[in-house]
Amino acid sequence: MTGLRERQKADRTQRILAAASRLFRDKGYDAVRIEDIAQLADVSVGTCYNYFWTKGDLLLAIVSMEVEEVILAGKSVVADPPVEVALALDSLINIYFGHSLHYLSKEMWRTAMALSIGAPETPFSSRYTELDGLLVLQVSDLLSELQRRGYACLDFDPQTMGQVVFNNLNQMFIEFVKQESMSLETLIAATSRQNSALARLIAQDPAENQR
Amino acid sequence: MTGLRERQKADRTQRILAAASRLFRDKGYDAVRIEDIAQLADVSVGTCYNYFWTKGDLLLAIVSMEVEEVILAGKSVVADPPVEVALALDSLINIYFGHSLHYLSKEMWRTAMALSIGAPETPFSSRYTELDGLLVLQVSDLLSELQRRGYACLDFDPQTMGQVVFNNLNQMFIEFVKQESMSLETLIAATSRQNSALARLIAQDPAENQR
DNA sequence: AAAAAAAATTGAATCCATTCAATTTTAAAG
DNA sequence: CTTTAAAATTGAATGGATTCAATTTTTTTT
Repeated sequence: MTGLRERQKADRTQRILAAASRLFRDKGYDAVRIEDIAQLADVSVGTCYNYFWTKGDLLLAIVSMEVEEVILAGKSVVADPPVEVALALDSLINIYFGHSLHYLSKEMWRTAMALSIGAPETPFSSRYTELDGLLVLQVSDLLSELQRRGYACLDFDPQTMGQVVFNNLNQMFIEFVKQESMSLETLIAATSRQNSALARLIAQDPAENQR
Repeated sequence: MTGLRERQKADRTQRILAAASRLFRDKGYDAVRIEDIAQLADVSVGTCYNYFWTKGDLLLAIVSMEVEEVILAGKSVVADPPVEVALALDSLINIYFGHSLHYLSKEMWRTAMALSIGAPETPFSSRYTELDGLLVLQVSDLLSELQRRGYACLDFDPQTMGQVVFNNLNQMFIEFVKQESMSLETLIAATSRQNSALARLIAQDPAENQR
């Protein structure tokens, strides 16, 4: 069934991804040369380019896998959110930001986000953008769910507000990775404050819940 | 007073900026080589690097000038804002986005924003980030002014909400420059819708104005 | 299983941003 | 107006991402 060629292709992709992942994290994206990745993955430089359009796209492939996991983790919050709007958003924050530096360095995030803007047409840049879209949907779903349960007022369109909330989270995260000295705690605290401000405006007046 | 050296320095800076500006816009940032800029500016490659850290920083210098103008233009809106919160935010949108493509191409914006994230420590990257900070302040000032005049409720902190609004605008602008096919009208319409949603939540109930 | 076709691999060559040691220009000192 | 010191300019050299024509491997055909 799965021919030799197909198997080798999968193998090589994995080896290249693993090598790049390790090296980017250990030595830093800029300091790693394609030649280093090729050597560690036991392929030639040319082969790396057969599998990934550019060095940057290779990074984006790695980062995208991380974002996929985050989206998966976020589903549990949407499925069963805290009652308070502010708490619900905080839960999402914690999932989105909480593990951001486990496998990726700030430099990797910076570079990946920069590439997704500066070179948006590569395969994994598109993928990254697509994942951002899914994150917007997830936030929207959460807001929608909060409305459905009567925890949030019905005065707003969850899609629109979901995008606003996500755009804010994303921009805050960008500022976080831009400043090497900024701690995760500071990021989470600042974002939580902003979400609380929004939450106050869209939270359901408890009295309204009586009807 | 102004020594020869000082005058030449200013001259050369201007020539380099003018040459780069023209070439980036005409041929596209990526297609322009430092050698081309040096030739048109009538200096050597090395001199370009004496004035600007990198090709990217040269671009950021150009883009920063544009942002400075936008901030200046924004002051008039803050000084005398429309009565409706939504309209006030729309005015700001129009100023911020309206002329964005007059002197700069989408590619230039994309590259500049990418650089400000990916290489945040260069002189003009810092400058660009600083200008973003001023834009946040400007939006905050507008909200504050709207509160002062009783057009907006007092239930929110203008600083916090100003940052949220700006972060959203910025992220929307990023999406705009990422998609070569997206029109300015589409961007403005989408952003206006989001601002309206926020405006509805923070607008002063007219009845409250009676006291 | 040999031959032909298709797909992948390879590493040397190319292209450009960036660097740097040598040279030239300007300012300061005598 | 020399001499000396400081600042700037210069373009050839460096380094690394990317490309590409030649070669090798795998698959398909006969």
